[in-house]
Amino acid sequence: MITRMSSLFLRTLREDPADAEVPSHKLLVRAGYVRRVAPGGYSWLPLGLRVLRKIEQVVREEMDAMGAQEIQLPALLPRDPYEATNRWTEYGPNIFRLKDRKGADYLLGPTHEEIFTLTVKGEYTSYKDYPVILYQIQTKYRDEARPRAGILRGREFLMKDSYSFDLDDEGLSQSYQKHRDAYIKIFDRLGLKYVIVSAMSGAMGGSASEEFLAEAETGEDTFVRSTESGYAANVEAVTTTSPPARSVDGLPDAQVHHTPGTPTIESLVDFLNAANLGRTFTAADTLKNVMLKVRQPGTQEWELLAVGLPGDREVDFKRLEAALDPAEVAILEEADFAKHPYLVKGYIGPKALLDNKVRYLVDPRVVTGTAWVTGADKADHHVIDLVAGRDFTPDGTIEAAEVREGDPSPDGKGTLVAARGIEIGHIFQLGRKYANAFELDALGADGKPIRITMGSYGIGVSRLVACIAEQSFDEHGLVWPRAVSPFDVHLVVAGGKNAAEEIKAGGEKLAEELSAAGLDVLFDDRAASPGVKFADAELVGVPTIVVVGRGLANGVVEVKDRASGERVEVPVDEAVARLTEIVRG
RNA sequence: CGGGCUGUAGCGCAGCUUGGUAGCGCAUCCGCUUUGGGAGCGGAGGGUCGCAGGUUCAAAUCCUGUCAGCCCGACCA
Repeated sequence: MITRMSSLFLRTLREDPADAEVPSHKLLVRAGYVRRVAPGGYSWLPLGLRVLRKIEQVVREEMDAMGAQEIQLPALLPRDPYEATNRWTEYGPNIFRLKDRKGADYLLGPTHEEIFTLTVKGEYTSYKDYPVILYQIQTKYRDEARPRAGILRGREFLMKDSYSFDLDDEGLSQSYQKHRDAYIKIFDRLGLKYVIVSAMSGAMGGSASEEFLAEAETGEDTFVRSTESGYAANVEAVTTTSPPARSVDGLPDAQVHHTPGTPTIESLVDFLNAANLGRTFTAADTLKNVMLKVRQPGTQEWELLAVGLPGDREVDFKRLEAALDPAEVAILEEADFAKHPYLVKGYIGPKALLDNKVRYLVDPRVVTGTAWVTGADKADHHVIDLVAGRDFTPDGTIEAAEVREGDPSPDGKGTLVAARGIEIGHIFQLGRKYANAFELDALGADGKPIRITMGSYGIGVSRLVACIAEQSFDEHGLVWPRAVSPFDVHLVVAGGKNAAEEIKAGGEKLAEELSAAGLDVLFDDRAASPGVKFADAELVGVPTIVVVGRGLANGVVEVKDRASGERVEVPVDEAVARLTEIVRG
């Protein structure tokens, strides 16, 4: 097929759009792939739509290959099913809601667990029907508080969502594994650099959940990976390695010291090191106790919680929240301190906490036999050599401390480094939440109903366009992997003045031949100057650029690899064979 | 929701302090020249200056209000 640039609906821009920050956004707009219509809403122009469709097709092929069946649900949905699962309320302002002429409530689907569940319930009744996996590739709507970065986070986006329905947990984990394998094939085919990280299972508890993150500096998600093993995890899901517990025998006794004016870790360490105690202290030798309050969902009561962690670590609020999920957490306010006089701000120690039955959780590094400098529950006093397991016994451990580069990897191999990523896929064992809500049962062989268990699995199809761009560009423009490029070759006619007609004719002929050989050709037959055409070709990012120009007089055309910049001259009569070989790999 | 910034031609911007005929670059159109790295010269079209109200003889410019957008954060996946 030949697409002529002289008539292609395309206008490239020489300058970056003012509202774009990230490379993919700038380039997709500049190269004429997408245009903004509303915040978080983009039109796909011919080039962009071709890339989107290619990605969609890769996803579809792998989903079909694993035995999933494609269906299509409406994006416009009635309120009732979402009321049944309480998500009409739980989703809050993130859902687009609207009313029909009769005043009935509707929503634009942000995800479709409810309707898929009802769809299966409507058709299947016997255990013989299961298992089944259904999917759709469909536009989703979420009223994001802040859409950003072009199509990376929009309010309307294309998503592949699939749902598995199984009779038992064993089946569910097989369906989950099938998806995991299919996702790996999909993202590999798309040429993405990505990691699979374990994600927090959240309120559902215990269910397996993993995220696929495309590596990108501009990503919104922070994850860590090991320098030596394949370990990778969301920061929220990283577990801290505990040192081995030690014997408390022979450790020096705890001693209370007068430490005036030392309410912060820094001032405390400075004071101790100036006090000639015969050793030096660092912030890591101190145990700081952060006061929080926790509220269980559905209750009004706040419960006190103290978290003890090494003084050189800050609390990572996201990790803290994830660790306490689904409970709500807040920092203790002045008024709360006032209510509990035994809490001496700046000098809180384990003793007062435990004596007053305050729940006390510590960082996993605080193991039996470790000695700490910590508050003595009296203004201007600290205790030195307070030994865990001897002088105090916490109620448990908690993952609340920040994760830092250089921390040991939880699998014991290597250390952790931080990286940024963009979520491109999420696989999740839902369990029976939705099946329970809609009473989705299969009639078993014994005549008794079997409650179905489900999984849900998403891929951000439109987001992938931006992710791939984000991983593959240079100073001149986009550089598409072959699997998603809008065209196989970009054929540029760069005529010299004396041979214009001959070169034009040569270009036309080559375009026809390439097309006849089954390649998709983007043919730059415009009257523009060569510089403009070369610059546009590089901006557009088709992986192979063919130039028909002055070399034609000697019977050669130039074939340029967009990614490496390498150019080779190829005899015209071998061009079709060579290019077919390059494109087909 | 909090903080910062911005609304002037299709795109990118100047003009606003100090009120007086709406500007520049890119893009577009016409002509001539040019033709392997975003060409040159000459000409042309295109703007309710976000919106509303106010001050003034006169408002893109000053005042009040309002709407919208972008970035950072919070939130979400």
